Amino acid sequence: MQHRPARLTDVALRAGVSPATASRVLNPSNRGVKDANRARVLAAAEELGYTTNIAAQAVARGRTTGVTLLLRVMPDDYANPIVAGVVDAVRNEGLPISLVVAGPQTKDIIDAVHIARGQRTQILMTTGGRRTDDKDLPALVDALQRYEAEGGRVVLISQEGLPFDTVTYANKQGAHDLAVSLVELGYRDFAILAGFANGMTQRDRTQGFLEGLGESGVSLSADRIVTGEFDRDAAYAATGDLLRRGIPIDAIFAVNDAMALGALTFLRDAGARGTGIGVAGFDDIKSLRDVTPALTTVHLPWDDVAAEALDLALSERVDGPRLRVVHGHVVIRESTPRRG
Amino acid sequence: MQHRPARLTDVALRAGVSPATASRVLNPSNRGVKDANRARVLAAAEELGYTTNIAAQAVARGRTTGVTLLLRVMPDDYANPIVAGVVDAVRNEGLPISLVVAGPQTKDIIDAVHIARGQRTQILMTTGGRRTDDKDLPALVDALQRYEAEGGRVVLISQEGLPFDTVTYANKQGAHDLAVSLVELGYRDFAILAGFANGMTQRDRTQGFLEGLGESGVSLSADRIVTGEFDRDAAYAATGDLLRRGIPIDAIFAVNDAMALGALTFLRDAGARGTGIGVAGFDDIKSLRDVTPALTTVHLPWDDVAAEALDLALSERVDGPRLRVVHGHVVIRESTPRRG
DNA sequence: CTGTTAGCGCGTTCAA
DNA sequence: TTGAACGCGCTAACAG
Repeated sequence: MQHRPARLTDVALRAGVSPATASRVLNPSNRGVKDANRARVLAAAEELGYTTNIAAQAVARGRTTGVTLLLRVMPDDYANPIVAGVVDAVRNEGLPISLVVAGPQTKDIIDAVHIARGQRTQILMTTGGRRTDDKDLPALVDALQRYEAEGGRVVLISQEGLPFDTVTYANKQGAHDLAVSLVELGYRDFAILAGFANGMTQRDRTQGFLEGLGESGVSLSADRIVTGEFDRDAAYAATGDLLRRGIPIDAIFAVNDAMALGALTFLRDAGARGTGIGVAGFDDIKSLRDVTPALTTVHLPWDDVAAEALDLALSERVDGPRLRVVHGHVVIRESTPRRG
Repeated sequence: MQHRPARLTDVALRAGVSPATASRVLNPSNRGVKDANRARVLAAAEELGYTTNIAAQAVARGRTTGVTLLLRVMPDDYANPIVAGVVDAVRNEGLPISLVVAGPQTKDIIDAVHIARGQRTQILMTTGGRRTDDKDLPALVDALQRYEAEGGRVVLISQEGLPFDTVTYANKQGAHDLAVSLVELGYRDFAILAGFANGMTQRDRTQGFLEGLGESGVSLSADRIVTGEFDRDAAYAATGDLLRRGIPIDAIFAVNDAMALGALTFLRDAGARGTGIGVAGFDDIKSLRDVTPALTTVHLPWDDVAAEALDLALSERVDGPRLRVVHGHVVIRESTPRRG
């Protein structure tokens, strides 16, 4: 039952040409073969069910085409739609893409980079937030630099400040604009679910929100900023703690939609909606469609992010690393009705 | 700046041994090297930042380790958590896994299978429903059989009836049990959002539900079964059409949660919840947590599905293809309160 | 336009 | 326990 795969040699033999010629027709890059021969090779390949051995091709060429998208964890329901956007964009370009779920630790990512090195893959994109206290960061940078030194291209998505081409979103500005909008709507007593303190994205969004508040003449005391490694469920609990403290609050800003959903659900469960506490998030993830009340948030144009990333990967890099910033915009929905 | 990757030869040279010896120590499979030499090779590899060229290894060995998970589309918010389950299970086993998003058409899948063949990958898992009217199915089966004939292992998830190892869920039984439960709760006038008519999963769930109804002494006329290629949004619209027809309905069964969410949202938007129409789905996807009222559904143990799939892939196959069926169970929630 | 030749980097006999 | 030699399947350089 075990059947040896057909090799290029087999095809050539059957077509009555040399392996080189067979290679030329099977390889779109190499033109210049008589139509008759071309046809015979194609026919032979078809009959034999030939598939080019990509591994061997990679060895001979020294490099494979295609992009590897490196993820820390499998994107769940609340993850940014960024992954889907990148996959579509790359596929539309006709390039093969494969996702690698490395693991939560930076060490896991580093391992995956080395594997990608070993595969002699062409483009490596990676996404996911960075933490300011990451001790393994230098090692990661080293691995990525090796990857590039050996001929690969690296594109980082969402993590600014590393010496590689990267595309980020304007976290600060988006949160700033959101704050201004909320104040305009009449909110004054804010609380912030700020996520874990060492996350760069979380930090920028918190900071931007505070700046927006400041410009609007609204202040916010430190005890209204709640930090912690929050996912949706933890945000649910944190909202409860917050209210129990008895501080007057008329609006909660969560630094991402997942956490905002947790807050929203808590308020609903607690029957506290009558108190009129507004909730706003950040990202505009798809799951928001099924939620009541509809969540006010900052919409991020994920497809643009993906397009920029791909453009960076495919265009020649002249000088140093390039940075592309994608801007979002505030979307006011029912979760923050006009107040007063 | 362009730097040639370190080769095995480089490591051997630096360690003062032959490439063969170096290969032996870097290859856990080959034992029997003096400790001193082993240490020198390891040190040299470290110093040179050596990464084994996986492509070359694949050529030499004739096959790579690792599993490829083939998907039609990028799993979105409503997709089965099956992908995440498989990824985790495989990673826990220490095997590299990569996801390939092939495209919606069966032809796309076939292409991807051939690419996997070309990569000489070891295990190929694929998921996603099958349609009864798929003209390209024979070609797909052919491609998969080739893959296996050449030494790979194929595991199908969710699509029963093809000559490969497969794991499915008990769609019929789950829907059957759900119907029985709903009748017990007092519902009598059902409608079914049956999805597209040629989907095998959809068909089984519809049929199982009808059988359960029958056993409970409840009948359902054909005009209450709505078919169509429904996603969440289309289900939303279809629910509207259904109600506009004026048929008395006290419960809607949608063959998956995504569609059930659409129905639920329509009822809520239409203010029709007062009419007491119950809604039930199938799958128990995560997004349900944020929905009000909580959705009654059939819970599927996704982790078990993944575990079974991996077990099939890693265990020796003795005779023909094996089939493993995973059972779900009904979960009654607020969307179907006791009636009468 | 085509065939010959020579590698690509690694695993694996087979002797030593 | 080790090394020399060969082969994996394919591409690329060079003649013709």
